[in-house]
Amino acid sequence: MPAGPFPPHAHLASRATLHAKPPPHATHEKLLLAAGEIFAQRGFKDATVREICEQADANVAAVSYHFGDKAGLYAAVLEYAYTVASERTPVEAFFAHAHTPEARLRALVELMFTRIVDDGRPSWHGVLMAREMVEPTPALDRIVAQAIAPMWERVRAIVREFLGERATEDDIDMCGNSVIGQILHYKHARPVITRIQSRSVYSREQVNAWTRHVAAFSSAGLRAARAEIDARPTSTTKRTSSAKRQGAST
Amino acid sequence: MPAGPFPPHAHLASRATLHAKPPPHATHEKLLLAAGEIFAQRGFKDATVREICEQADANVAAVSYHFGDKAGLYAAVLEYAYTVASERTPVEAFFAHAHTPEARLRALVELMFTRIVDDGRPSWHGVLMAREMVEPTPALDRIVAQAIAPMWERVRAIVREFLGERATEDDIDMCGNSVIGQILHYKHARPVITRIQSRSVYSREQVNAWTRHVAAFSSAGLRAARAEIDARPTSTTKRTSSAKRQGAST
DNA sequence: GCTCGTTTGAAACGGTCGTTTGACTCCAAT
DNA sequence: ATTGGAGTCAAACGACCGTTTCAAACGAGC
Repeated sequence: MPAGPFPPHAHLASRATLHAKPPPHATHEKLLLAAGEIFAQRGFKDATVREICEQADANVAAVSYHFGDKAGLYAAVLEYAYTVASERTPVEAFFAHAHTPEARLRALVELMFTRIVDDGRPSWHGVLMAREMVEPTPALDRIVAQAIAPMWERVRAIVREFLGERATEDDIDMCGNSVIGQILHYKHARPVITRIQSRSVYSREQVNAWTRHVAAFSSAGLRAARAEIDARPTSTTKRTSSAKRQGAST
Repeated sequence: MPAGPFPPHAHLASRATLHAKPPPHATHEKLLLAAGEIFAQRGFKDATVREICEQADANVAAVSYHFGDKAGLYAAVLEYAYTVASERTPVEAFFAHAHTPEARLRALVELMFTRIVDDGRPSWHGVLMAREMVEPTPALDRIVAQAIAPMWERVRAIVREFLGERATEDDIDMCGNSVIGQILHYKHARPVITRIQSRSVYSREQVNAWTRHVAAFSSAGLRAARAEIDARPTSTTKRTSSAKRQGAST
């Protein structure tokens, strides 16, 4: 246990019970910022509290005092990054003027690209989430419930618009995976992409080009998927296996 | 330095000079197999030589003796995994009966899915490569040159068939990214997919369904990309190539 | 000025990591 | 029988990790 009988990180247990005392102390916030940057760079396991505290001009004991332990600091960073990302990249702004399915798809692609390949500044929320996908920590369940699941429902809603009423849950999932898989690829495979595709520099203009491409590519894929779904024989009960005549257009 | 004056791992420097003496000793091979499995599970940094040696029924000093150090063992595992994967999943077999662009695309998707979500047995080559994409080690340059770049050229060749002569290098790269991004997503985002899409169990049948979907989705996306490319205004120099007025419906 | 809860600081603790040590076994060649 | 290199083993080394300790510094209320 830390020094004080009621250390600040005990607020994790009793959040809103105490009369509005979120600790806005300097060290607390400096640790949050430094930890966010280094966790995003190295991941939870490879990041060391010594490097975080060095960058925050704080003592190593400060992590234990303010956040309990390294995992508590990580959870606080995720919480902080989520609120910051929600404020800086509000979802409504991206979908405000999107009145057609194509426009909503385009807005979704742009939103995800913005959140994920946006470097610098306290915007490592997308980076931390992308890391959690690949090497999950015990905090993944909370992240999924808080951030990923709502976004995924939004993806599914847009995909459903394209696929129509006869689409199965598997159809929607696979098409949603195709859309966001294209986007996340630029994040996950970045070390390889920069080595193989020398023209890609992850600049603002390049990301805009990727956005246009992914939106157009996905739109065509979704329309083709709907055509195939509508061509399926209407069965009395639900059939998962596609044992039907594949009269492909080619 | 290890015990012997000419330890086995010196073969890294002088490969083919000595008259055909690859050490086929039991410990050497057991270490390779155990290390491949554990490196694929935990990644290079999180894998410990103690766990590897325990699984291989070998002493911790065996790593230093046979491979120099942990990085040398990792490099040997990559080399071994590459040859095993090339033998077990020969590229030619997948493209043998693919005589149309659609068939070649389908074969490519099937090949990559097979190599990447294929669990168990000494087939962790795709798993190790997927890991290197996300958290690269100093071995990434060699992997790119040896395995990824050739596969990427194959992807580009297939994409080029779809896009036609007027496609730019950026067109080909973006479309190639869209195809393999869909596939790799099922590998990279597996922890999230299994939590959100409860129907996905990564079974053989499920992977087959993903293969069919990604091939169809990509085929439609590529055809749409070609239509958009062909509808682009031709440059001032040359306009002979029959700019067919494809209905560029956006 | 004193008190007491809050926050910081240098140092150390216990643990795990990759790697090394040096004695040991085995076995083919002398 | 002896030699000497190849390979194995338990044990230890040094480095780094997260975390803890405890004294010192701080700052508002009396």
